Amino acid sequence: MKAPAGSVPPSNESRRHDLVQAAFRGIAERGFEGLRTRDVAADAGVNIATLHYYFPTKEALIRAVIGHAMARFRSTLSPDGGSDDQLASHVRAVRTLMRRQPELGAVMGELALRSARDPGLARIMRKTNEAWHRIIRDLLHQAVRAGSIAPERDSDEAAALIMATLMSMALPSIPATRSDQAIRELDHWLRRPGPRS
Amino acid sequence: MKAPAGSVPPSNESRRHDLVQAAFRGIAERGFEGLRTRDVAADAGVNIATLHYYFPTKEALIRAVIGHAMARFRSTLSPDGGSDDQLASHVRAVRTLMRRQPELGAVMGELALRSARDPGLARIMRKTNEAWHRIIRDLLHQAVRAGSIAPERDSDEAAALIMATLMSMALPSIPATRSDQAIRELDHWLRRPGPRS
Amino acid sequence: MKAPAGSVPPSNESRRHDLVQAAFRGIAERGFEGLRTRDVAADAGVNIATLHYYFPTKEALIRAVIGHAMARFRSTLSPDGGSDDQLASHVRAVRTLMRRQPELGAVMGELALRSARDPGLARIMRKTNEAWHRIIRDLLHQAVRAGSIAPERDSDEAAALIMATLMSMALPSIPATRSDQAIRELDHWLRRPGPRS
Amino acid sequence: MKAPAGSVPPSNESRRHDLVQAAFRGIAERGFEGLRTRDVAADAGVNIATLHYYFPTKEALIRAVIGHAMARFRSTLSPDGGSDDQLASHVRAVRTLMRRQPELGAVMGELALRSARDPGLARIMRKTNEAWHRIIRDLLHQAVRAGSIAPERDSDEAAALIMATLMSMALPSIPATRSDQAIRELDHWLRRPGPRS
DNA sequence: AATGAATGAGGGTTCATTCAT
DNA sequence: TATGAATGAACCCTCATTCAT
Repeated sequence: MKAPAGSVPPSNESRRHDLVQAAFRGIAERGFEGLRTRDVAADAGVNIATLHYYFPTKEALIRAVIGHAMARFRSTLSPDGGSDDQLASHVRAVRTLMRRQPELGAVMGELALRSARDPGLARIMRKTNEAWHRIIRDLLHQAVRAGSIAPERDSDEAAALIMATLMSMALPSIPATRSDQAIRELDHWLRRPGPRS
Repeated sequence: MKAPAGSVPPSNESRRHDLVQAAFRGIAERGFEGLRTRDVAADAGVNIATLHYYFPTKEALIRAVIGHAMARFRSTLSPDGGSDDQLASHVRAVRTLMRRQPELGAVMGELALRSARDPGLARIMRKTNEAWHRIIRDLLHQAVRAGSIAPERDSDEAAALIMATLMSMALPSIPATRSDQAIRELDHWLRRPGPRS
Repeated sequence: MKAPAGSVPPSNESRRHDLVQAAFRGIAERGFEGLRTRDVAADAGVNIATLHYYFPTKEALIRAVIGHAMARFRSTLSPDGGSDDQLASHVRAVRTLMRRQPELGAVMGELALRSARDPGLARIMRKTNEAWHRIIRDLLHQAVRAGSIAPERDSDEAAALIMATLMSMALPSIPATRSDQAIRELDHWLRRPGPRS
Repeated sequence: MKAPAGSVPPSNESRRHDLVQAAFRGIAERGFEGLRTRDVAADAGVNIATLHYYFPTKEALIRAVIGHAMARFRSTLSPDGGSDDQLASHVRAVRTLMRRQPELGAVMGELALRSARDPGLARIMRKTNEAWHRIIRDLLHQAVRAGSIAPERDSDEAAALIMATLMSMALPSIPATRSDQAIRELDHWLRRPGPRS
């Protein structure tokens, strides 16, 4: 039951996770611009050389943070089943997530910006976004079938609007109050039985 | 006949502008993370010491870029008057601006993120956003009065939704196609005479 | 039944040798400049900590390599007796050794250079060189007695010339062809019965 | 009369030369193994950043040192004309050079070793060596024509022997006394009118 | 006898900034 | 106004070495 040797060096998964967590916080607080490996190591309570023992390069650490952030984010996307109106509950879940973990929002914003200059990251974000888009569209269809919202609109366009609104929460320049208002408006439109009913 | 900002000597205003422009491009292309004063100076065709002659510090240069970007951005916000449906035309104008000047979108995204760590910038963004919000809300009212959209909703909430959608265009992780879909959906909702009419 | 060097515990002699061998190869390929204990350990198939178990310090490992290299080198110097013209056969033997084990030549070059900054190594090299010098001088005398070369010259000077020529083969900047030419010339001079005979 | 701008940045040739000189000394004293840019900068009396102002990378500095060393070395090679026995005087000149500038010898040794791992340097050394070889061979021919040495031997082989002897002086493990003996022997052989006369 | 994990002390390089001209 | 030259402070990364197991 020995750990597999080779090109994936060390184990001690907890220390590894501490470092990723520290880097995550660093990015949330100071952005990629202000991310310093020494700070990360210090924040995780280890020597800078130890950081490089787990992550050969800063880039490798950042990749791990990206994986961590995306996982944390995706876990919210999956509709938790059950309710008759999963769409509304999904939107509320995202809002709650962003409210309760402002760091995650900040990091997602940083990742979004960085994806413009990082093809690998761009690919990841594209895939995640498309998956998210599909989920929302499916939830829309389901809500239409359940009769909780009006059937009239192109579901891709509606899904795009919902996603744009939700993602805008990753921009810290938009005050929480405004985000809530936007979501409330969205919610209202989605809820009503339909314009021409 | 513009007054020179701060205590900086009068100096050549055009050279100043070249530098701001170069820094603006730099931020658009490589983000704050990748902004190097030397690159800016080289891009403007001057020595690095010359840059510091005009802008004593990198921060000062960034302030100037912020001013430049905000001015460039605000000039789009002011409704160009006339038409019966200024709201729709405003939305379209913003989309067109972002499409035609992707640099401006990228920089606005960078500024939005940076505002989380830069109180001065946060204040500027807040003010601009509130002004923009008011403009949109007024356009909504006007559209209601003109009968082109339904009167039923809280105008602050509707304005917040519109702004969220528009601002989401500053996130490069959202493909242009999706942004267009979102805006089309928005447009559709805004255009129709009203849900229950 | 070799006694362990220094205060180091007895330990596995073969593992020890593997490490020395790996370090030897490392020096031959990348010089002292490029010698990394981690590479040595990896090359010997052991953990870096294991290397330090056998050799408390990098210096200690290097000492062992020096011993290894010198032993390997010296074993060629001892004239294999018999022949009437041992000097010529000795020269040929050295040339063959350098040709067949280019690593040994490279390491000897590295050691020669290092001896300028390493008094301990300098002493070793000096002793080896002097022993070698004596051997060659004796072979010269013997050849004179045997009548195979002319008696006329100062044997120390002739020995110095032979050694200089042989040692120059440790310099990789001299192409093998040139070394062969030099040795052929040497051989020729040594062989002939004497200038004025 | 402006200095040419572009990719060959700064001028101040004297500061540049100081740095090369300091690096040269560093290599002579501690070898490539012990060459530290910080030491070089300190030795030249400038900040480490200043060193990188003149040489973007350590490699670039080393290239410059190589150029410097080769130039200094080559200047000795060119026969100074005149005398009837230029060959002997050339050999003496090289010996004198090495004696008076032991640093140059040490650096040449370092370069010779390094050339095994540095193709660019290898090319330089090969060319220099071949040029030197040709010079010596020509001096041999000339000496034969002048009747000062015997005509009998293959001039390439004789030249190779002379060069090997001279280059062996770059190995610090050979004591000066031995080098002198070798050269004296060489000199003696070269001087005599010819073996069979 | 052996190793995974950790570290202190640098090592080369970069960057905003300054200064003399 | 403008610049070549210079610098202090960091930054990422490496390496020999150590320690607990």
